[in-house]
Amino acid sequence: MAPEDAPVDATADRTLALLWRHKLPEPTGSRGPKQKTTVDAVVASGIALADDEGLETFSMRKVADRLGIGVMSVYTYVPGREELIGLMIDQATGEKPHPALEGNLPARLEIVAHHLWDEYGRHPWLLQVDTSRPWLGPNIADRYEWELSAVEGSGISDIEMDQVVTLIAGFVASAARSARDAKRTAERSGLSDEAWWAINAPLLERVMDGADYPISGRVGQASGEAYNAASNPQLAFRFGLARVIDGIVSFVEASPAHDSGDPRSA
Amino acid sequence: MAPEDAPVDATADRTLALLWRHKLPEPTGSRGPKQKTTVDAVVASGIALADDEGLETFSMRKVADRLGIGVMSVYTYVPGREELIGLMIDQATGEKPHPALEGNLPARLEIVAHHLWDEYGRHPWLLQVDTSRPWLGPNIADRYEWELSAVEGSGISDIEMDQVVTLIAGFVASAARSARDAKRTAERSGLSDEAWWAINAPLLERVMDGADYPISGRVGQASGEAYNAASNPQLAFRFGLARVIDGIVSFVEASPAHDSGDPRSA
DNA sequence: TCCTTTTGCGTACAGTGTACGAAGTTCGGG
DNA sequence: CCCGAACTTCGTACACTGTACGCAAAAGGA
Repeated sequence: MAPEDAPVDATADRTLALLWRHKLPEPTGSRGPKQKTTVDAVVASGIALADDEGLETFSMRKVADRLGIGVMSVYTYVPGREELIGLMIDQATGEKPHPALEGNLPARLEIVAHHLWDEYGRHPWLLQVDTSRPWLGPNIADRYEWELSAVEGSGISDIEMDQVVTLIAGFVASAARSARDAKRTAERSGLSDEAWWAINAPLLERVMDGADYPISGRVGQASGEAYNAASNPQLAFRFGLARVIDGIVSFVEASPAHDSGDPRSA
Repeated sequence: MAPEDAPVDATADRTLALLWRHKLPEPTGSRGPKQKTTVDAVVASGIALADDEGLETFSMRKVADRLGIGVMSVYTYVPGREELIGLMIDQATGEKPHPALEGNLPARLEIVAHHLWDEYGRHPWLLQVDTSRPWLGPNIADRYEWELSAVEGSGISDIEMDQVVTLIAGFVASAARSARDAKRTAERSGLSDEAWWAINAPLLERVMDGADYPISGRVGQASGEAYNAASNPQLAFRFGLARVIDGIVSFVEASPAHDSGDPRSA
């Protein structure tokens, strides 16, 4: 009954409109001076910055500098930092088209996982966002639909489909995080894992004195010899993915509605 | 040959010494005034703060305030913010003793996973740290040894043991992240998922106009009806864990050195 | 007692996100 | 044609961050 009754969260509405901006009629109430740039350019600039530096040093001022505009001008395109990152996520998600999902269930899940893995490789900052839940933009929506289509018709329930997709996506994020961390540790310190260990070994050996860590000691040594590093993220990804897909496939096959082999239902 | 030849990274050495402080002889070159508090108190204060507020608003000044000391005094106990968080991680990791690992392999992996899950529940900020690799402290080392002991003797190689443990830990972190995000979304906006959807539905429906998302639409509706929310993190955890453990167990059973059932080797 | 070491901490600086308001630009309506 | 309304741009300002620096006070060893 109030004159304006449901602006529950104005910036949420505005952000949603920005996310879907390409499918929405332009507001075109343009009265003032022409805008120097566009929302797309701001988002692209943000992505470029995050690609270069990561999110910990990501700042609105740097985004503005890259565009050659003042800091506060950015706020005429985008409500704030958090929302900009939300737009960047959706944009990055839509960067590469989703590959066709062919073959049986494990093959399809492999395709999904590798697509996500590659995406994290291109945009490692996606792993740094600490957001409650990403904004529901068009590319996020397409992504979810695509992921679900990989398990569609396999005979499991809708809820189980969601859980399978969540499991795969979570696994890939986790593996990609390890990969990024390993890379960054090496780059930041300028030291290989081996060199780092050699330097800190005196103190650590004094303190861990041998007998207390029989298994870790053995396993750590094996890893070191096999990889010349503490871990091999690429292999860990492949290993983990194989196990996860295995677990999913045997669940699907044990499912009551499972119709003998073909991943597509009638 | 230089007077001081290997202070490759002085604060790294200092941090390592701080991590292992309880197993190291005290430096005791104490000449100045008595310290007002202790490293343990600083770390505990940091953990309390992070438990209360999370890491995004975590600040050295707040830690100092909780201790009733000046900001810069914190720096006489701890080299800096990042290192303090490293100490907090190790401390939190050692908070609860590791439960005994009994039963067969899947049972043991369940125990490990639930222990980690509970820990993330007590200290959600552990999921927010964006560190290259956690500092190798005593409790982190114990944790790794304990995790490995869950798969020790199952007949797989040392490297595979490491990969299995990495897989489990990564999965739990990923599931816990979903749980934390869901909780925070609900708390922050004060809206249930249902209410949020109801409010934003007009715009979203206008833009997603029905036919484009056949599977997501169906699945989303099923989730909504089953959970009254977009997802159920607890169930997703259980479902995913079952699949992951399944995949691991079948791998172990297919392993050439697998000796019929008993998870412990001679 | 005096000197050296160490703690505590006030101040300062470079950085952050963003609220506010002034100035300039464009268009619609009269 | 012209003027006011609407809009963009962006300088300034504020509250906040981590932490470098230096000074004062405290304590132990000589």
